[in-house]
Amino acid sequence: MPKRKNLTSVGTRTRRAAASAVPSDVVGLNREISTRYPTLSKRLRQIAEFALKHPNEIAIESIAVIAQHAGVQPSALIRFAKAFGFEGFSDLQRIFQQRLRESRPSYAERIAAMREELHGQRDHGPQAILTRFAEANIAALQHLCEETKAGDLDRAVQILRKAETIHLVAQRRSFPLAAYLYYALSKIGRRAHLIDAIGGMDQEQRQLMDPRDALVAVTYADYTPRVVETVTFAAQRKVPVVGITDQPLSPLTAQCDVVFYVEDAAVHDFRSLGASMCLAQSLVVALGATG
Amino acid sequence: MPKRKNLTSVGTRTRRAAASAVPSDVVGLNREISTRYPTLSKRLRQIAEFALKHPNEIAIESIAVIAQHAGVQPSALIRFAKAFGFEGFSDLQRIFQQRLRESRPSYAERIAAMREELHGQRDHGPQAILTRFAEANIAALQHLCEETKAGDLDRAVQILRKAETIHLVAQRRSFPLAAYLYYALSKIGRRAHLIDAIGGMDQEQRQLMDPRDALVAVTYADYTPRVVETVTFAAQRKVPVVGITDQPLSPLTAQCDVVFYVEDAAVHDFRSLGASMCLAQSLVVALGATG
DNA sequence: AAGCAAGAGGAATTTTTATTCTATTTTGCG
DNA sequence: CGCAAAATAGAATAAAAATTCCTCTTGCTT
Repeated sequence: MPKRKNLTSVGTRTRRAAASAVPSDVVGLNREISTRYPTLSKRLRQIAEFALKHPNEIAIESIAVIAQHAGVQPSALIRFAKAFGFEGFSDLQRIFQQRLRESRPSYAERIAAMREELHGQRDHGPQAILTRFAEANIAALQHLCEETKAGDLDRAVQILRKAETIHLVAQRRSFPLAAYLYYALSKIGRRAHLIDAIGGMDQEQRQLMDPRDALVAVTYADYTPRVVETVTFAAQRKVPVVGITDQPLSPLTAQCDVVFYVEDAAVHDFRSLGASMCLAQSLVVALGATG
Repeated sequence: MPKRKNLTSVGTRTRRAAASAVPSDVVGLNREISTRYPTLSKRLRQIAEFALKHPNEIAIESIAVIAQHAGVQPSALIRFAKAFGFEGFSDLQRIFQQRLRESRPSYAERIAAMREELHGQRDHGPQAILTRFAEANIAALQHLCEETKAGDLDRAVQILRKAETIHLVAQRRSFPLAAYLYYALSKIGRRAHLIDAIGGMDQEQRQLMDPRDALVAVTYADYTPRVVETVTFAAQRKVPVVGITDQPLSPLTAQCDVVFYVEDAAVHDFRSLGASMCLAQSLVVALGATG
């Protein structure tokens, strides 16, 4: 093989090598793949995607197995490797293998190490903070599932389904939720109206609410007055209100037709929006699926 | 090979199988190796030590390379494998490979596994949707923790710490993230500027960026042009950029000083923002804690 | 629309790799 | 100390895998 291979492949290699060096680690290779992705042919793109998504598979399996999994011919994989300046697929594969050889700890060991790190509490590095937030969010999501009653969800969806326009109000920390709801509701074809108080015009924006509409209001301690006022205004006008807040003593409790209590994750006094987002999204998708 | 191998190896296998089952994972295999170590012959002990010490090598390399590294003959490795009840060395190798493949289960596979789990309830009601979203979000958060590199987080925090003003850009689905960052950064006392494109004035808003500042940009497929343009503009002006996007093929990859790849949870084509939010929040808190 | 170049598929070929076999050495035991 | 049984090394062989090469397709240009 060496004799013939050299004869045929040298041309290809040289052409590539002139453009840039052959990557020698996965990071560099991934960058190279990403960069050149737009210039690749259809089949090679398919392989590029697969490689970025399943690096382990590339490292471990044989060319035939990878080809089958990626839905391409074995020869296509070799063309791919050569396109990136390698002698053959095996050369490219070595790059991926190297990554695995270096990555010692197994998944379980890694998680254990993370907890170790966290329980020391001494580490305040970004990675530790991220892990902590993630864990807190996971707990919050589980809590959300357990606490949220199916009946409340059904009623909320029903209110939203009947609404001609869905008005949205949330301020400060919760504002991202209203923004997300606005986007998502519009995407499923519902008329949404974001009371964003832009230019201080929330009083005017409120006026657009009609009993045939609905309002979704989100507010957490310490209950932005503007939002509470909007809810009160809606309730007086007989506009159905779906509330999302943090606890039963919230001023929303009394005035809403349906209220959800969400305990979002908190670290260092910073409350997350993960669980709230999850609830909001579920409402929209449920609405989209049924109505 | 099959004909002869069966004839000769069956005896060996049977003998072993009677004592205990052939291990099917690395943990079990390691235990078995440790247990039987004292009863092994000299050369097989040598291999046992090597296997316990370099599992990755066993998984990846060819029999010849391993033999050389361990200082034994290739055939000794095969005898070793057979001594533990395997058909040949390749069988044993598969066990070690499995560990590497599973060490980082890909995000997609995990989601698939969850769907399996949830398929008990073919319910499409809001409650089922909520559960599904929550599960998907949990998986996304786990994935986030695993894939995010400490170095990237450190560098991102450093960039933000040095910045006089932190500019924020995100549109459409990602906009809630920018809104959240604006709130959170302001709360920890950092000067933040939200490029919200209000009144179509994003071109003017961009002009405020200075090399002493920093830009945080968020965009997911299909990569809102306005956001990408803003990033390009910032890169040209030498403004440090921290990017949050969904995959290496994103147009952000090339132009950012640090990029995070977040695979948010998705159900019914609706992508969540839970993982992205978690990352954003972690960055802010890390920034608040250190700088 | 026709011809051409680049790309893709798949069988054929070569190389690499795993496994077996046998001659030789080592080890344990009487 | 010598004999038998087990273990080992290394060449020989068989299997599997990677790679090449030729044909057919696709997309693009003139």
